[in-house]
Amino acid sequence: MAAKRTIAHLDMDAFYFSVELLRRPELRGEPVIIAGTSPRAVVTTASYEARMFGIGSAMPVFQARRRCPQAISVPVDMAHYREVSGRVMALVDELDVPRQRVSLDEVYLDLSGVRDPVWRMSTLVRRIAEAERLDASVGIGPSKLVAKVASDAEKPRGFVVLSREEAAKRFASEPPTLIPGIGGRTAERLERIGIRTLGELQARSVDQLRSAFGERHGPYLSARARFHCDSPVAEGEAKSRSVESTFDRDLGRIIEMEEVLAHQSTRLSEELRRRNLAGRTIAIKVKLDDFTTITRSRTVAEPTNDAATISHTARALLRAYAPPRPVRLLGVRVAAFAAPGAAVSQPVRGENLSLIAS
DNA sequence: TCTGGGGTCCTAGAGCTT
DNA sequence: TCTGAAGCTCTAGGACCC
Repeated sequence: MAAKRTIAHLDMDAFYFSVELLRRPELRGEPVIIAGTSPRAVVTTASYEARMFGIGSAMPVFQARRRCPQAISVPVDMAHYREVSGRVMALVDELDVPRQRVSLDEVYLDLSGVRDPVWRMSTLVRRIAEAERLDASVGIGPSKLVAKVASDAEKPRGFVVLSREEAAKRFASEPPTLIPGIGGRTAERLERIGIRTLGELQARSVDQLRSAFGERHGPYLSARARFHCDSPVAEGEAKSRSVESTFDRDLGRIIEMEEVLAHQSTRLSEELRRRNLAGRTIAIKVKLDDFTTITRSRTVAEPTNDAATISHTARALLRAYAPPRPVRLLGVRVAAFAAPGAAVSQPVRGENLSLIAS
């Protein structure tokens, strides 16, 4: 029989904003948006006061400004947030249990077999508050899914412990989007077949969901709604690296676009070399002015992190595509990592195709 | 003023090899 | 030598997350 799992999810409360408050206490009580400075920037996070105006993450800054002209803008300072996050994670590491860092402000811990996990987590939260003057919420359950939803349930400074059955019952009246992995598109499709809550999703048979959502997605939705989840707490290795940028004004000339790709390839190459990574698949991303997004990729015979190779391939992919409209975003990605210089024995089909394409 | 950046995972179709 | 099936890889796009 499998050992009982105990998983905790630690989620820092309004992390970026709380970090900013520590160095700018005068922002307390004010509507604040933390966002980039370009004309096309979006809101990274907003204070609770700004959220009362309907401002939320990922909203275009110009729209946020329209909703709340008096909002104070604070530029994003990722380097600083990263530094503070590093200190918080060092405290997490002192627990000496398997952990999976999800982002700067979230981490899962596997406390299976650990004596008194509730006490261990409340002690951790207290230590973070004492050392960094930052609050966090915690969820504890038998899986990452239960822990994650539990940590969100009573924010800020929440501390929720639930079994799978308790979670399924407690959140039955909530919308399906409460579950990580069920987003807006899936929620729309669920609504079309009369499912508006997790309880209604739980009530549907796997077969019904399979016929509506397919062989894999149907059973996945059924299991998630019932809070079944067995994914392990483990730090995954990176699968890809990319660099992309949205322009202040759309680009129309291919030569300008190629310059951008060359510059991005250099940046990406430096990043890959720093991390000792090399990949065989090189891809570009192009977003047109009508928001159509396309990707084009080519797999080369040997893993590479060479700027010239990445740049040459990316520019060839762009020329083969020949954007039919002005371009607002360009990006380069390298994936399918392997040891640098590790040749692949078979010729690659994509390579041949690309010669035709370019 | 019209909607970021950096990722992961899944699906489906096409082509190649065995 | 031809053919079909199965399995794999690659490509492209979509959904989702923080």
